[in-house]
Amino acid sequence: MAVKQSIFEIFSEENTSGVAYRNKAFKRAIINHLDQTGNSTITDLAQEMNISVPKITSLINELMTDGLVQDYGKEDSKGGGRKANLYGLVADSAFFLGVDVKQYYINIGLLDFKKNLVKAEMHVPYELSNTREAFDQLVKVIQTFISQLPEEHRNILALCLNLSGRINSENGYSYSYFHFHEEPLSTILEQITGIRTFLENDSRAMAYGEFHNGLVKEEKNVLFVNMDYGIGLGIMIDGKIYRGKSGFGGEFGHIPLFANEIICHCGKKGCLETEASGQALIRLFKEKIAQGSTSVLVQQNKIPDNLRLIDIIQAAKNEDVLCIELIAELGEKIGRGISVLINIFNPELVILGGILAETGDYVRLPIRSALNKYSLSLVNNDTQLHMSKLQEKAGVIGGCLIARDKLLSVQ
Amino acid sequence: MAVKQSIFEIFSEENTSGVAYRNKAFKRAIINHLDQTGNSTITDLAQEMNISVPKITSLINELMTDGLVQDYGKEDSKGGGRKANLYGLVADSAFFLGVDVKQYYINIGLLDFKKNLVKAEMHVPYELSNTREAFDQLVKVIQTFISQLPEEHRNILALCLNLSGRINSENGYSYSYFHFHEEPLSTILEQITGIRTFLENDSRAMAYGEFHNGLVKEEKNVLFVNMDYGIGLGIMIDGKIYRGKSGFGGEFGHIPLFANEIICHCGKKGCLETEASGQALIRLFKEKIAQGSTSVLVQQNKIPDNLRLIDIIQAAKNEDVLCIELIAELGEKIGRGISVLINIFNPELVILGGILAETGDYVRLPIRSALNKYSLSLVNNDTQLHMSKLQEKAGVIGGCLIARDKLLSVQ
DNA sequence: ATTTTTTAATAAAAATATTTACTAACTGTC
DNA sequence: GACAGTTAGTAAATATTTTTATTAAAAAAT
Repeated sequence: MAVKQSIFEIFSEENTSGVAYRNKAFKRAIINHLDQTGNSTITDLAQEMNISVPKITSLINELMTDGLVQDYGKEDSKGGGRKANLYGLVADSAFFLGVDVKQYYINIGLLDFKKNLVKAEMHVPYELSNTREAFDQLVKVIQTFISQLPEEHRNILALCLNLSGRINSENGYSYSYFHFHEEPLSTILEQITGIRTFLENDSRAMAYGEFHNGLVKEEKNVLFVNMDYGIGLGIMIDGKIYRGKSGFGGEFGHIPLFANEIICHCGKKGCLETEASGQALIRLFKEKIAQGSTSVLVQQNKIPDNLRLIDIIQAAKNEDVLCIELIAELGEKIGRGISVLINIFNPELVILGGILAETGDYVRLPIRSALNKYSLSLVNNDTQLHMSKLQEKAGVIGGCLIARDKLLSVQ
Repeated sequence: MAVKQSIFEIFSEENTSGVAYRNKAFKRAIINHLDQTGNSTITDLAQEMNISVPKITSLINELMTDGLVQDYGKEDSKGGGRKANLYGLVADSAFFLGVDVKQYYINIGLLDFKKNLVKAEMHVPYELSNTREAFDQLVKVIQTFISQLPEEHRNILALCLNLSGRINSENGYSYSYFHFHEEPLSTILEQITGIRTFLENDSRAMAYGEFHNGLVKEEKNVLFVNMDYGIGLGIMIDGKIYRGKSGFGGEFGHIPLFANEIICHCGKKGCLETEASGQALIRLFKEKIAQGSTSVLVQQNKIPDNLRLIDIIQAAKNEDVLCIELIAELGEKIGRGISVLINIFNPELVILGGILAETGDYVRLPIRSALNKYSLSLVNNDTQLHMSKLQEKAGVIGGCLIARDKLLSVQ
């Protein structure tokens, strides 16, 4: 595969200095520019990048022989003058894989070089646990997905695995899951799949997906709240993922916001997660039922020990009063947590995502009113609050984009 | 002044393109490099910057005729071979002014091009209020300071004014103080003083000072907690000041952490500042006295209506038990607030600064123990907690550095 | 003390990039 | 429909930058 070779040559920083080095940097910058502003003319590129037209021309020509860039024909008329050729990325020249592992299923998808989601398989059944069997099962899911791809979609340059918990995406170690080897998990997966592998925390990957392919337009400072069994936070600062010193940043679920006596699974008391997470929701629901409250779920005999979050969400969507009430309470509490974030970050946009976001206004309105109540109105007025646009696909797309952008050294 | 002319030419981005533009960028990069890693040889610069030796040579020569760079003689021996010349910045080639406005005094100082604090006047008496008189008074303080400088220190390229409250340092507007004109405050000051002027929030300026001239070595993600009458927060992310969308980021004092009924001056209830600020300290002290507690301050008849924070701090330093106790309680509460920050940011370093930091261990130890109690131990263990090294000079130095770095387009 | 090794600085040659000038291609107006 | 006005693309000339080779200077080894 000549194309694949060339691409790696461009994106590796080894064995080059001087002119060759600079040309590679220029090519990456061109790819980036085409990526972000769409197809461009040579004149545009020259102006934007402060390089002369002939130089850009020769770089573009090289990128075309590499198969990464393509001539998309003449520009639309925009006043007088000769029409310029538009150059843009070639969608099919490279692909990236995103693997989003949830508690009870996996979402997996493929992105092309132009950030189109080529294929996605959602809710592949899977049970996440920290065992070798679960890891083998995960590998099998990935391999099956790849094997079912048509030949022309198999030029996969990189993949990203999203896991919850402690992830150090710089060195590729996962501490909460699958930490069986000396080597980083990313290396292990790389050896098995033969594909360059990156790791990322699930909430951060979702934030990245929403940031680059969702509803974010101009904003640079964005918070993504992942409302699932736990409460995750993805922080985008200046257009980049914020990870903190060791990748533990965004432990929003464990800020001490309540004066309760519930021991969180992290060992502390008063964590946000003890009152305002999917887990807490299930606990509170069971408590209410025990106290004699009624719900559709009781009537349907759907309250076994392993009652799932999705059941409560479904019930709420079917107008079950108890579930709706509990979700509103949850929203109020999460809202108080988000107020803290808004005061500290003064973000342009807060995105509500995760499976609980599928309850729509049931959770959004209580959050909104809590924000008014608890955060500085000045700062609050500055901040937009939106529901995730990509919804359950955010993780997959985010993973693909992280794989892509890490390879292109954008991230 | 030939020097001044040249410097501005380098730092303005106007009227240039192509080669000239790139050379300016190169020169700035060289200045930056010399600034951060100290005096360097031409070979070093060439390698670091991926430019050829002759090119660096000619750029350095130009910078020397500009008066910004100087030949510092031969390098120390480091193995065999010919000794290389060391080139470095010229300290006296340019100066920057930092004006740090506090509630009851102003700190003002001058930094040279090599970041040495040439002169500083601390605690110039002043009463901050949002009036034209107070602004005129401020201008007078600045002008007096400048007029007392020796001739060779008057090449001031820029100044930065630190104010508390809402500051948009991008457009130079101050909303909390001196918002009398249509034009941004920075423009007004620029017209009066004839010096390029920048504005910054006081806590952010202190954070910047500590970051670049204090105890920060390698860390890139650092939080600075400014404990004064209010509680401020300076956030350094990836080595840069984080300001948020409109410059309101870091409103740490107003996160809703308490379930009390005290109305904060921001209008909300339960703000951190209502329980854990200098203001709160004074309130609590007066309450205790009213309840019959005793203190050195009472005996000394020092409790008028305008009891100041500095009195309580002094009393604590003189072993006044009540003041020490109250400061410990304050520390515990601030610690709970900082726990939130640590969980969210996973910072490498948290610096305690502001006037209350002068109480040393009296405030540090309760904070430390609160961190252990309230933040995830995993994340907490990752974080160093230190007292400010620059102490009361942090604001002045930070202001000077901001002026310098904004002008050099580093910030 | 002389030679060898190592590194810096400089000069000249080669490679590379930018300007400038020119031609091509298009729009709109008289 | 010719012509003026614009903008794109290309070729040649000019300018700049990098390479390579050479010389200079210092430390280590003989």
